[in-house]
Amino acid sequence: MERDIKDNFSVREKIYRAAVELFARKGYSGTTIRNIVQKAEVTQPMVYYYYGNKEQLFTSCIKELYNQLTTVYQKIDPELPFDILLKKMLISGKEKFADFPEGLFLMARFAYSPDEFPRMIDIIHVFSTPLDLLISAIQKAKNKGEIVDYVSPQLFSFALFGTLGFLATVHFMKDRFEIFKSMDIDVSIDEIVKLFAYGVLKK
Amino acid sequence: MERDIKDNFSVREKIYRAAVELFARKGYSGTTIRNIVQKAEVTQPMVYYYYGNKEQLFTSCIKELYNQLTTVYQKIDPELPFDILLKKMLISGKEKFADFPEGLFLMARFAYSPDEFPRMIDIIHVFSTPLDLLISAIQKAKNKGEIVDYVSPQLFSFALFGTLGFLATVHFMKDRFEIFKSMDIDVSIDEIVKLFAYGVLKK
Amino acid sequence: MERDIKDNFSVREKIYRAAVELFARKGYSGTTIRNIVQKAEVTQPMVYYYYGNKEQLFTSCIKELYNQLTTVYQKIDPELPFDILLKKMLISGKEKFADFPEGLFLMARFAYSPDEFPRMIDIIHVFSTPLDLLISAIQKAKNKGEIVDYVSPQLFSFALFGTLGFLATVHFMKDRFEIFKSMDIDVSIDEIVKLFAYGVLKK
Amino acid sequence: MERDIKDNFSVREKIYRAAVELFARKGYSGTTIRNIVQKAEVTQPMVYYYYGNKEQLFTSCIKELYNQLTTVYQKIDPELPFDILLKKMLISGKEKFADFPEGLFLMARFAYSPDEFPRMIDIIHVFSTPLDLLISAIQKAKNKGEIVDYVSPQLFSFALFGTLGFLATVHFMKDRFEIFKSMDIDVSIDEIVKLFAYGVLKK
DNA sequence: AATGAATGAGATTTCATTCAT
DNA sequence: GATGAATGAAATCTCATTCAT
Repeated sequence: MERDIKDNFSVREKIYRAAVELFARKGYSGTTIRNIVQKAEVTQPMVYYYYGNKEQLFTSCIKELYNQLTTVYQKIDPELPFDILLKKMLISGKEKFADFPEGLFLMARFAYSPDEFPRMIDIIHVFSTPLDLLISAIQKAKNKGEIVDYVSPQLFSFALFGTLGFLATVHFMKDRFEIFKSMDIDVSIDEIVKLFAYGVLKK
Repeated sequence: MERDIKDNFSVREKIYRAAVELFARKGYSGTTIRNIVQKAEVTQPMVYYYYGNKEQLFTSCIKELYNQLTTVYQKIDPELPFDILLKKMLISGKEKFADFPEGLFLMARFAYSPDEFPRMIDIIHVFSTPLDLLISAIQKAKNKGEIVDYVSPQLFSFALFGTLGFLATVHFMKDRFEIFKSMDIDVSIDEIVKLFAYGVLKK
Repeated sequence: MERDIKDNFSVREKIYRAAVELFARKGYSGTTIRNIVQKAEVTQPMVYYYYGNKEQLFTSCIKELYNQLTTVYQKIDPELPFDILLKKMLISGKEKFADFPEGLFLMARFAYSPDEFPRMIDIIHVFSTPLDLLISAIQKAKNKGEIVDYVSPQLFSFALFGTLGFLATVHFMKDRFEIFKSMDIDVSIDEIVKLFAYGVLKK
Repeated sequence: MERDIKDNFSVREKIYRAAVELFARKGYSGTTIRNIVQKAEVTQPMVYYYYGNKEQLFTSCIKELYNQLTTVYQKIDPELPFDILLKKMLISGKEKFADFPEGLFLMARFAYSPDEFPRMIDIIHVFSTPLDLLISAIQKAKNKGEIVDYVSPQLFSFALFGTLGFLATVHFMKDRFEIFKSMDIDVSIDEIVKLFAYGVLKK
């Protein structure tokens, strides 16, 4: 007798995963509790039992995801050569969310939607921790003389996060939108590192 | 006798501007017709009179904005040296929307929200024209031997768009979220060009 | 062609009358918006269109009723002999609400349900104005030496209001509860005046 | 080691006391099972274990309270002089509920809320027993020629009950509503007796 | 006797939209 | 062009109640 893989998850986990996926796709307002419970195959009051209300469900998802990302980044040795460090960050982030890429997509989307969630201001700080980790790694590389000083660590990290967020989104859209079909995200980590580390103009 | 600047706009324009601003901030689902008419200081049926319904209002906004961007990009000579070309694109885009930055923010947001708008598939193509212009410019530079070949034009343009979108978002959030206060978007066009054209690692 | 008397009322009035009647019978929490719109024969959103929400509908009803009562009481000359004054108050209150006795019942009920309505504290003051009018009338009679001084104006007015409230309630319950069937409220105003003015003990 | 006084009550008693207090304040519909179990510090199913359902819990409370009142009244000798009898009733009722005044408040409230409880008709009779005791005492006094005959026993008892109910309510509201702060219910039993026995007009 | 988890039904409220004028 | 009034459908959330243990 075949069983759905979902049967392995508790009610709480089912809600979490359905919520992350839907929030990532449709946004906070575009996702209804009914959407979530239908996808999760649970009853409506269970959402309120476990998460209180829609807002708290959303913040729980966001906090959980960003904490996971922060944990992964913190495991990387900040003294590594810069291009190695960069590559490690990309790879470890990718691996961590390999079995649940919706998490990455939601994080990306969250960063681009300043007022979609009514209480954004209460949770925006979770977003700054991984960003700060990257910024201080770049500052360190600058101090060690590894990288040029005409680019600020802040701009660099914003550019990297923007790029990754957009790539995640493109990947997410790939299946359904013809124009993104040709993009292959799987081989591009090396490309990203090269782009950001070495630039594109021939000297 | 002083008059509000809004008095110079027609009802149709008032609705358009209010809609763009709100869609940019709150997203499609997070914006209600009532929000729009309150901000625009018009009555509800006017939206339906001029735009048909909410979906058509949204697509009108998106199409208008992307067409403006495309027009601007098409005016740039694609034979220019790559770093000059890059800088021109950034500057002309910025200037075009200088008096209505919400337009930029909405375009950025739109690109990151694959399923927020129920008929995304009907309008996604407007998004690809400016992207294609950039991709073909890069390809041209590659063909001319200006830039290295280890970076694909596609990745490069995705990275650039992702970066710009994120910067626009950060700018948008700046006033309200402490963590973005220190970022100064006005001086960064040169930095962006340098980052993408020359890379960061010292050779 | 027969028409329901309700057809003469506007939507707003229909809602008001249905709400007063139901709040009087079932209380604030026991009355649902659906109950109200069914009785009023209007659609649900009309309640929100005209009154904002359930709480505001309730406070609107209460304020309207108590203001009517206050207006009636203010028309009575406070210099009248006390038993005449008393009788006038009872009669004018009764007449004012003759065609809409539910209003009286709701006022009575409201006075006995300190926390039934979540924002009681915001509207309790409407209740004190007619009470104060009575208290000061009694004080005046006391000053003029018309009435004994072993009863405080406050207790007297509380007793009178309690009595009237209970009589209104009994009247309200009469039709449905056997035990109140024999009570005839119509002949009792004189009795009430006598009871309060002359007491019951033979001297 | 200090312990909360509540620890002395059984689960059943905890539920009863919490229920009476909440029903008195918020009414039947305004009180939720969750309110009750939170105040009682027990779990939800316990309510159903001990009382069956919310309706039965309510009727249990009402019956218990009115039976206590009836028992108290039955102990008073109906042959006493009327003003003595009256005073005895007031004092003994007050003493009986001295340590649990919420019981008095609930009885008062119950009498003013004809349809708040859906099965009022099933329990309204408990209310008539103490009322009947008073009515027949008055009738007896009338027969003995103690009191005037221009006031019916029924009106008299309604007035007394209305007065007492209102005073109980005022007392209940005292702490929270400024307008009742000055009322002192503790010294007023004598006043009540005088008011009802002797009236207020000087002869 | 007691509990954490679960549920169907229904509560309040808001939505996009339309009608009559 | 423009509006106040109105609506069906669906949103979030809470309710009394029960199940499995």
